[in-house]
Amino acid sequence: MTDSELKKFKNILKDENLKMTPQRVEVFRQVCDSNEHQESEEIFISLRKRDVNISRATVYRTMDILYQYDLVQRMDIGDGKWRYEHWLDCHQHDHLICIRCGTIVEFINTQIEEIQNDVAEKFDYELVRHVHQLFGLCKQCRKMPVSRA
Amino acid sequence: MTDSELKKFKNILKDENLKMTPQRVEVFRQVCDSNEHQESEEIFISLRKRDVNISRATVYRTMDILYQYDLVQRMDIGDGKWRYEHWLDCHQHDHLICIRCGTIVEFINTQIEEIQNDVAEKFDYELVRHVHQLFGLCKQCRKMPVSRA
DNA sequence: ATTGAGAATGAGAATGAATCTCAAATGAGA
DNA sequence: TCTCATTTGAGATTCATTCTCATTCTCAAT
Repeated sequence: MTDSELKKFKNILKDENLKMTPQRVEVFRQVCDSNEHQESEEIFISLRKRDVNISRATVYRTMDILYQYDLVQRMDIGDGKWRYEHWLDCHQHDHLICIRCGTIVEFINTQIEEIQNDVAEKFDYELVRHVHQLFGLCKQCRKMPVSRA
Repeated sequence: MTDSELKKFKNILKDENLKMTPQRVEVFRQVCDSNEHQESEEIFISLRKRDVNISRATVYRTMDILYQYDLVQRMDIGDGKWRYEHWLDCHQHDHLICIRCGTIVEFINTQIEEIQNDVAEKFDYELVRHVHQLFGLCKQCRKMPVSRA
């Protein structure tokens, strides 16, 4: 987490009359300093490991704020849990997800963006956001034998 | 539900050593005879209204079977509930969803399909399935004033 | 048609992610 | 420093889904 990132967060809190608390800063730090797509529970565990005194409820509440003010992006790959990634520079990407090992790769394709706009226009929808996820088997997992429990 | 659809279902049950029960048939009928994207609870309610004796658990269990054997498609628009649609003829479409009224429109775009394949190939993933959802405001909802609770 | 073994069902309990409640603690402007 | 609205933590609650297990049902073999 750089100073400017922290400053941005502080400014948002101030502008929205929200208080700066150690818990909020540490949650933001945890998201900024990871390039993973983390679940709330993982963020909670990581913070506890770092001896940050925080509760699950506060993690959830803070993630809501971060999402609301576009400091994080969140995704749902269909397992009922939100995954968060920081949203500081690299906007506008979609995901390629391995259905066996869970590895997530990001991709950007401007051509798809354009077609999406065309589709929305055709049906007279004002496009607000989209979800585009490709599920498959990564190279490593294709080689591996299927484990039988 | 046509006879051939029912036959297809019966054949799958037989092939998999699963039993034909009135509950399973009625769930399948409910999905076949609707063009909505129905939640399990909606399917349950509809069946009860039709005086079909069935429990939620059986609806859920049957949806799992139908999904597993490709008789239905399911989608998750991020609200924690699966929505099901029959998957009998019109394969391969994606969705355009109004974030205000929930209207779901289907679209097909072969160009996107091709690009998806290219992307998967580029990252050396074997593409298995994908989720592509466009969220926006439909024509009607754009005109409507935002309701304030 | 009857039987019996194993599969399916129903009712309600359990699960798990997320949200809510409320008393106690805390941030930040005066 | 004081004040007070905001935030926090712990645990309760919610809600979709899954699990449990006693009972019922299906269907192949008789």
